[in-house]
Amino acid sequence: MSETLSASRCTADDTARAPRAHGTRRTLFRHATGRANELAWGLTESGVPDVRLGRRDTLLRSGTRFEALYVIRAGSCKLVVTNPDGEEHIVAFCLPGEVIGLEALGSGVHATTAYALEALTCWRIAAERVDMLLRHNGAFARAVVDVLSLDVGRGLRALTMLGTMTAAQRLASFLLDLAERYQQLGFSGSAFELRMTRTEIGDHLGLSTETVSRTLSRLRTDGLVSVSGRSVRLRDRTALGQILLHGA
Amino acid sequence: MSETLSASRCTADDTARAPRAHGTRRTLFRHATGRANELAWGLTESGVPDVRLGRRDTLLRSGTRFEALYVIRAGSCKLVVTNPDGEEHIVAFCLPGEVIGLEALGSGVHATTAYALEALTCWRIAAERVDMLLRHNGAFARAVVDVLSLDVGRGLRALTMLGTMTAAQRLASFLLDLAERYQQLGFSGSAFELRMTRTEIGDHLGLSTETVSRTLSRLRTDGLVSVSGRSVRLRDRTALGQILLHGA
DNA sequence: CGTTCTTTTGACGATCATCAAGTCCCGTGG
DNA sequence: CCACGGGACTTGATGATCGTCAAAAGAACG
Repeated sequence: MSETLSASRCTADDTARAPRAHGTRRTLFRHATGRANELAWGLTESGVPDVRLGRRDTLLRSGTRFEALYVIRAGSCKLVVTNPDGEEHIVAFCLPGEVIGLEALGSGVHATTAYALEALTCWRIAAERVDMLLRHNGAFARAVVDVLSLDVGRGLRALTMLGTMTAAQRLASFLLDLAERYQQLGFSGSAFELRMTRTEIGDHLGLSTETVSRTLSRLRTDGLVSVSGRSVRLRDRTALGQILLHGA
Repeated sequence: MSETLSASRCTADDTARAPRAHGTRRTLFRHATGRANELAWGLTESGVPDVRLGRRDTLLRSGTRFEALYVIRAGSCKLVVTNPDGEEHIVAFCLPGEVIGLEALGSGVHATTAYALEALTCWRIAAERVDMLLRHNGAFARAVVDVLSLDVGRGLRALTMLGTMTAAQRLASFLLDLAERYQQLGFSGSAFELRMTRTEIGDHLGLSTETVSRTLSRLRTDGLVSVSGRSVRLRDRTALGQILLHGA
């Protein structure tokens, strides 16, 4: 695998590598996703990959009954919560290997809508199968509990910082998180394509489109990153980490 | 149960009533807690209530190995995440009936430190017992998964709003959430004692102490609440809901 | 090749953090 | 019982950050 990463190459690669569980990290927003490795279980027996979607297609819709879990094989998607006013907020971007739909296990109803950001391939684990495995397979149940528990922990860290972080901190957090996730997938952690627009990043981080753009420009003139459209190269990850910890 | 609620009465009452599961709510910060009713299971057999703490005592410490889950019988506590700089952020306030420590199931290490805000009594479910129940008791596993899943869903809604809410919205959210939780416990939802300082509220909501104070004053002069020290009375919950949805 | 979406940059104003000063509340010890 | 001290709370003034409005350049797509 080459060190540089073009959008097409990443998208074309359809194997979700089993990522290792990771320790405490200081970045945001891995929410409601979770990793597939512990769940490989439910998949090995289920056989064929299932769902194929195109850009802007809907994988599942908030408010609908829980019918299946999905594990991303290739592509990426965004998880959106719509509030009563109709405003949309992006609560997570999901990459290959991540599990979608776990948040619906408790209520039986999906809390988020998942839109494909590009061509998307997913495994599907039907609800009945999830139920059955949870009841009769202690190891599977434990795996699900672990994934959920890790998600809650990540959410705690996210909440910790969201109220108080500056725009630069949020972007540093966002970029470092993406870098680490790509790296765990076997791609370069220092150069990658963003799959989402500036507006979507802003929706995710609680910033306006303009602030996202301005802050990225500032990081670029400061020499911390190279940005050209959706292509990003992290030039000084240590400095980004410093921004994350100690502010702009 | 009288409609008014003094601090002493609430504290003295040592029965965690089984609260019903609730539907979608628009308020923040029920994170990493979860409700006891589904877990009554692990308790009925375990017998005696266990831990008793005083104000400022530590129930469990972030970074330590997971040794037990705790369910609050009486009193309240705060969950704190400490970042590498030593800054503390309060990620949740927990009331009777809520479960503490679930976020450590996955990693085996606690992500938060729990400090008692007042006299605190908890049930304790030892880790081995949790393990055993998860493995051999499908209903228990399912209950844990449900509680965690609901927590993740709440976390998603919290993340949705945290980045974009104004000070007034955050406080409205905070007060309405507390009101609903007290009501579910059988206390008044319109008049209650705050158990935490203004500074702690600010730490929780991502606001400065001064802004918390100023915003409460503004809500008071607008006739939405009565505030006198730690005593709060919500005079117009509908208007508070409007602030939460549509801003100041 | 034009239309539309995305991105960038500038100017201005609102919100909120910070600094500062003063008041209230509560526990402690005289 | 009262005086003292320290923390909690309130209120004001000022400045920084970031959202909004606006305009224009660039990229994608039919």
